[in-house]
Amino acid sequence: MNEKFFDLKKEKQDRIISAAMKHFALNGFLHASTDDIVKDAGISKGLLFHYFGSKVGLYGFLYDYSMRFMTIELSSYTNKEETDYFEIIKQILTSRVDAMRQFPYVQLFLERAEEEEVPEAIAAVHEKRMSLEEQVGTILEQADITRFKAGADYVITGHILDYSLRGLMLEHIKTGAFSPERYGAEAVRYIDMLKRLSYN
Amino acid sequence: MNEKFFDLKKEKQDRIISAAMKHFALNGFLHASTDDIVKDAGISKGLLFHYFGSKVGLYGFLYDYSMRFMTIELSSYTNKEETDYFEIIKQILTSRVDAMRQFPYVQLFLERAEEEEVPEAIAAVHEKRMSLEEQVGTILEQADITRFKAGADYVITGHILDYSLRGLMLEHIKTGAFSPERYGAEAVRYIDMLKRLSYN
DNA sequence: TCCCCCTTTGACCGATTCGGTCATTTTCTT
DNA sequence: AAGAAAATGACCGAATCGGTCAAAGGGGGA
Repeated sequence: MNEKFFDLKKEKQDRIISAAMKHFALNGFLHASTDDIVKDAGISKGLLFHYFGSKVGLYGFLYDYSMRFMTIELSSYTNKEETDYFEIIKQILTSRVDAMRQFPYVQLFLERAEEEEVPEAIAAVHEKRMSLEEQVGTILEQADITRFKAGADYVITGHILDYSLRGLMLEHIKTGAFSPERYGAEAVRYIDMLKRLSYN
Repeated sequence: MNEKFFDLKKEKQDRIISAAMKHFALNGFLHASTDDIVKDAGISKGLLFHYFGSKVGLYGFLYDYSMRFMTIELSSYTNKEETDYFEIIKQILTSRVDAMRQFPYVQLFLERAEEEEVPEAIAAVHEKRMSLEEQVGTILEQADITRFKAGADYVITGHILDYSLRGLMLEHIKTGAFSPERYGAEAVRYIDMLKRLSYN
């Protein structure tokens, strides 16, 4: 890529990054069209290719950028001393909500990238694939599982939380004018209820 | 459409329906390609258009067919006397699992159809849109909500169930060789756990 | 004011893919 | 054997794709 991209006004950089994330997240590498991306970003097609060389180049840059971004967000909102499973989940959620305030589609983009099947897209990424999920996993190891009551399987509970928070996010995104804060607030209510039910 | 479609061997009908459902469910109306559908169904392109006239025609037929199919499945597995919320959820699940044994992508296809934004696709469907969700809603009204303990919000619980069962289904589908039965069995474990936690 | 250079544009390219057609072949029925 | 129905797949024009490039725009130094 062309490093001069970073000399652009921050606002323009973000517009381009956001638009690209959105289309890759929603349609996958293959069906995301560069025409749509530049239209959304409000720039010309030539400019996009001037800075990123190719569609694969753009995709690789985005993945790397998102990875670094989310890693920082995650480490700045999680507390290594917290041992309550649900409070850790809330910290992770908070870091994601904060990230989405700048790039609404980061989370979705990264999830989609992990399922990508197009060889070129995989190749553009495979070097930097030190998954965020590992990081999340490490944090969750700190959790004190013994607080779960008998009859509350913490593995199932974890899956339910994953699916529910993801489904809720998609629902909020689908209903135009996505507000990360509103999503976060509702998500916390879900987490708190499950916490209440899972402990003695 | 051409009514002679129903004179085809049942197995061929199902192959065509399944393939079409799959691609519409996975890619939406616009990005589902008739070339891919006929390749999957193992028929020629001419035949598809011979029976359904156009892509929209095929889509409309599929929606109507799926709607009728699921309506029957639903009414044959739900018991009007059941008042336990979670048991009703299990009956609905059972009807869906049974449906997926014949058409693995019915459920996904119908969900996707409700979110469709392409005008032609909406038009091909809008007459028959007496949503299944209403039917499900009616059945759930029978549920005895008072059994939920304080602190267990039955509305949130309903959403959590929706998101979790859907997420679990997608997970099973993504992991090739989808088995409706295995999905159903795991889903029941989720439901049972939430039932245990939600009642006194 | 003029010039230079970097940014930015969008018309354009060849390739591919799309929904849909139709002359032709294969299969079935009698 | 013959006629009808089922089935094929090469083909069509249109649209869309990723990517190029000559030219326009614009800001700053002399």
